[in-house]
Amino acid sequence: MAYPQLKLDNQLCFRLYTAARLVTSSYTPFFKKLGITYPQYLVLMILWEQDNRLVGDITEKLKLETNTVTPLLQRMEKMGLIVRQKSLADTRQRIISLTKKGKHLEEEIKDVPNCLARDIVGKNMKIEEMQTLIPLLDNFIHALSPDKEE
Amino acid sequence: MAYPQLKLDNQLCFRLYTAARLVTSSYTPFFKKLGITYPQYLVLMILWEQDNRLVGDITEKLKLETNTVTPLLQRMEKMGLIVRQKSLADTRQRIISLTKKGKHLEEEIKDVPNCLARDIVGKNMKIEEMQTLIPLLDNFIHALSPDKEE
DNA sequence: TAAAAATATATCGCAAACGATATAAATTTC
DNA sequence: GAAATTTATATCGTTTGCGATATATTTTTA
Repeated sequence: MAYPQLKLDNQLCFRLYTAARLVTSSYTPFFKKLGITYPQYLVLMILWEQDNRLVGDITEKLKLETNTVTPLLQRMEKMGLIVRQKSLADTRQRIISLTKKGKHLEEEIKDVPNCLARDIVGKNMKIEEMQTLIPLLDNFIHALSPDKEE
Repeated sequence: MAYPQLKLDNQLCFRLYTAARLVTSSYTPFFKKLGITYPQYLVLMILWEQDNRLVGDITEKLKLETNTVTPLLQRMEKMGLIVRQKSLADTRQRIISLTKKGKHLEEEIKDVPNCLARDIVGKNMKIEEMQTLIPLLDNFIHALSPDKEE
């Protein structure tokens, strides 16, 4: 124990890593019935909010690169959740649109977030604690985001 | 926007997912020189704290399953960071031990966590905010951890 | 307007995560 | 003490995440 900063228990990073894995996997039982994954759900949420987006819109919202998002979208197209059409104005672009199937999932999923939140509140975690977490994480994310507009 | 709970911006989960990715990737430039990855670093930290551990100790500390940890350890063995010896007392078990190379990395990495923390504090994030995050995340993780001892 | 630079997206390869299942050895039960 | 159960770890297949690089267009520049 020469270096306390090298202990898991002293590290914020390990907690984030673990919390993210656990909360994501708490969604899994709900998604399993619907045949989707957590990142696919993220894409769906973006499109439910506004349909017919460019790949670049989605990468920006998710703070992911195209090398992650393109294959994700390709799988989602193969599953029949979205279509990826070339833009006529600029053929480099792809317009991502929900299919009927993709739209329909919104209704099936809409209660899941609140359901999970209630579940967590039923254990150790208070609602106020969750609400405290949000702005702290936003600051943290902002501090770590690559500088774009300064 | 019929369902506000289905917006990325209203979700704690997406923030955790993003924060975890960003903080992990902020380690990458340091690890790259040393040829390791973030999960490998986690294993090394566990072993620096106490060497000669069982696979099960490591899965428990990391809250990961053997199907993630075993291949991780196999890669680390191939890289010469650890050795995986069968236990004589119980041949089902594997004892994971640091090699000289694995031990040596501790010195090379010891300043990285504080260096990154300083970096983050240099931006939007205050030290007190980071210290507030820790117990909140611990509660959250505890609430989401599969019940073992109740 | 042809060449150079920038932009949007895609491909490749590898390391993680994880569900499902397998194997092998130890422990318990009958 | 043989069979059943449990325990410890491993293997397989799929999706993600990401660095590096490629491709195809569009825009800028000379």
